[in-house]
Amino acid sequence: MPRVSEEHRVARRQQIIDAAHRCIVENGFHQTSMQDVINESGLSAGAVYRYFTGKEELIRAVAEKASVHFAEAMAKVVSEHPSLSWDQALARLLSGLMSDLDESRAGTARLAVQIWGEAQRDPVVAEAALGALVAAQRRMHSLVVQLQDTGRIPKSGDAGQISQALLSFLLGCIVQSMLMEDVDLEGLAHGLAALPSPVELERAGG
Amino acid sequence: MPRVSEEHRVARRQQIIDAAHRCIVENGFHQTSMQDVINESGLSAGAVYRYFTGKEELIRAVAEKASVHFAEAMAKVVSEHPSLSWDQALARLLSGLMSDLDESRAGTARLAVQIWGEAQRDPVVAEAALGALVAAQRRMHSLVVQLQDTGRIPKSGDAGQISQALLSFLLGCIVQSMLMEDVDLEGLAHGLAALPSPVELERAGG
Amino acid sequence: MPRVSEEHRVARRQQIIDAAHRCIVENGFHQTSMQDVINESGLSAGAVYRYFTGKEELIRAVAEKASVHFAEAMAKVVSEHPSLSWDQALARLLSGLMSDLDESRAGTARLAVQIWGEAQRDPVVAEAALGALVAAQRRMHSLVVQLQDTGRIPKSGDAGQISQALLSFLLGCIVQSMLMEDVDLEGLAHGLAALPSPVELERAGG
Amino acid sequence: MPRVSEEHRVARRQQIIDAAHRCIVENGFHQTSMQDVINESGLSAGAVYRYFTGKEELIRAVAEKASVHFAEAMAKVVSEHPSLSWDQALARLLSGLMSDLDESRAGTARLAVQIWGEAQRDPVVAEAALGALVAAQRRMHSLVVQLQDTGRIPKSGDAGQISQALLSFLLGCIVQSMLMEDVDLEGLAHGLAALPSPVELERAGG
DNA sequence: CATGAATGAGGTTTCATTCAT
DNA sequence: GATGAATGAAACCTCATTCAT
Repeated sequence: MPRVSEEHRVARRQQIIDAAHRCIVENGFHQTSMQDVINESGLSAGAVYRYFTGKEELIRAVAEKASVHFAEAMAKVVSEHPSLSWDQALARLLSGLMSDLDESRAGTARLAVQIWGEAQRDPVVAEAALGALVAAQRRMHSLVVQLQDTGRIPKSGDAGQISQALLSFLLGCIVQSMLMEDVDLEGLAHGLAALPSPVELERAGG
Repeated sequence: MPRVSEEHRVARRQQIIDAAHRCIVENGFHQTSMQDVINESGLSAGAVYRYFTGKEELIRAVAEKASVHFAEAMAKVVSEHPSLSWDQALARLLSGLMSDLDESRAGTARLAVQIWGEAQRDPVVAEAALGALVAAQRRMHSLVVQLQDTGRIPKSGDAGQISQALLSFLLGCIVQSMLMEDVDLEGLAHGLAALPSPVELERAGG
Repeated sequence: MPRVSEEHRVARRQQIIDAAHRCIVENGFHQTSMQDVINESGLSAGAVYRYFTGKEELIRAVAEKASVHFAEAMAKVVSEHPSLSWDQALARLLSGLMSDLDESRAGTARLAVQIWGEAQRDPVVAEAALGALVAAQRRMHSLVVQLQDTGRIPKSGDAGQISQALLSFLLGCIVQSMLMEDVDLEGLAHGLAALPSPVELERAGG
Repeated sequence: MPRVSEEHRVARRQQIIDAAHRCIVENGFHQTSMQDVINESGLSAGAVYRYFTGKEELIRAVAEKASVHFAEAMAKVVSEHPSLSWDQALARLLSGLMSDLDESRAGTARLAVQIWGEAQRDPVVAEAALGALVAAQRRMHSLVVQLQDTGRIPKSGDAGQISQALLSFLLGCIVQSMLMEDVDLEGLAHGLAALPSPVELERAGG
């Protein structure tokens, strides 16, 4: 199959990344052997090594793809619903992250945790993961500012800190949804919204 | 009467678990070889296999130890400061989790992420991780109820949902502190406290 | 009438052999991959396999080419200077072998050693190498006879044995020049000429 | 089999080196797979890799052992027969090198050529090979001086050049004996001794 | 009981060769 | 004819585990 289009090459790469993605969601980075990926992809060992120099590069490609996907999903969720109220926005963020991101919310969460684990060892994966987080935070920063500007939430809070706290909460939801079956995402959103705010605390004399 | 005393046995087990802990924090579960643990522990291969049937059992022991540690640290943090205000309690939870748990906050976060990754594959590890989360949530539930009872936060919110949201936030902080250098934990706490509450939102007409 | 002419075929073959030659001088037979040869030749894999059935045939072609080259260089050296004295002839043989054979003496010596190594395994390569040696010895035999006939060296020695000894000496020079930087070829020639001869030994009472 | 003596470790190493030696003589360095060595040694893969970090180290060990062996054999040959005449010494050197060195002269020559080939790529092997040559030359230098001092050969020749020429001759004999069946070593020695010397050449008017 | 040398299945990767385009 | 992507056997090496001493 010579004289192959750039298109074909990209498709093949994606085919391998997808196969690796499936394996890794199922078994984790280091429990997935190259043979697993080779079998899952339907290609031969040689073919896989034509597109990736080794397992490390393949892991990085999967991590980067997932990170980009995460950031894009976050952007989409945040931008597509400009007029939501605060708790609607929260709920949308959560359900969007968990289900829009991937057909199966489990897959997303599982892969995310794998990537974080790998980030401890591979700086390239760490950078990809961090990039996704930073992009996500920026989006949420915009959202918070927008909500503040339109009076839907008070302007007293620091948008940077709020958006980072929000990010932590979302990441934590990912972890929880991975460890527990049937996490009540809506309940989580309500729980977050029900947290006391400074204004209230002052009023309560806290 | 057992030979070298039960005490000795437990001490040896702990010695091995500690060695494994250090290796895993450094390199992750699957990049840590049994030889690494053997070297780090200062024992022989045979000795390690006398106390653990294999790598799986050792991983489980490390995960369980860490989970218990996590739950205990959480209990301590929550119970030791019964009269704190809401934002003091938040800040205390965060700093307590991150530094009391372990000499190095990095180590704690890294091991946690490793355990979550392993939980995807090993039900025993999953149960340990889940147990720690459930225990932590219970503690926070108590805290929330206590704060509500003493009027330090409003009683309108569902304590279960609030405590779970709080847990998500804390888990997310662990993830963030692992991926970013010098996460501003206090800023995160402020950010969370600055989130709008339902009362405010109603007032704002959201 | 053949398609692109026999001439073209031969030129292509030579192009590939030359590429392989360069690779092998650089990296040896078995450290040179077909891909190396393919890249060095500027052709495609398919093209190389159109001209050679496989690596073995290519190796044989390189070995045969080099062997023929060696024999021709020897012939040229021996025949071009019919009236040299013994030590002039010796020096001419050495320098001719080492520099006329190839632009770089290192390349010649390196390839020769590779061929000898391969001759242990491949009878075709062995035959090529042996053929070159036999041809070289025949040339030297003629030289020795010629020198004896013209009285430039004594007729007492057996021309066959002398020429074979001479060949051994030359082969050894190749090996030495490969292992040592800056071998003093002239010194070697002097050394050989300074070896005692039977006549002297008798005279010395040996 | 724990608590093993140093002796045992050295023996095991030697066992592996010997197995590798046999494989390499038979098939060359790069046609010998680690599996071949493993099978030939009667050990397991893990055992071999306990004693050698990889194929390269094993190749080096074989090359070094052979080089030391070569130098020792040369020393022995030269020193054991202090009162030989020139042509007796020559014949003794040749037959000693070829048969004393190894039970099979073929093996010695074949391995030598392999080492020279490998020396082109591995500096450690090159150093071992060069070391053996330098040691050999020193021995022959002593021999030449001794022969000159006792009047068995003329003092006119430069001992350094003579010994180096002698070395070249011997190396060439190794090559020839590898490429040709039944090389007449005695004939070669006669041939060398029959080469014209300067004295004769002058007399002949060359 | 402790030791650590030995095992060998299985992991990652390479590379000579083929064949659809 | 030419191309170069694809193949897959086989190479090198690791590592969890065992067991003779």
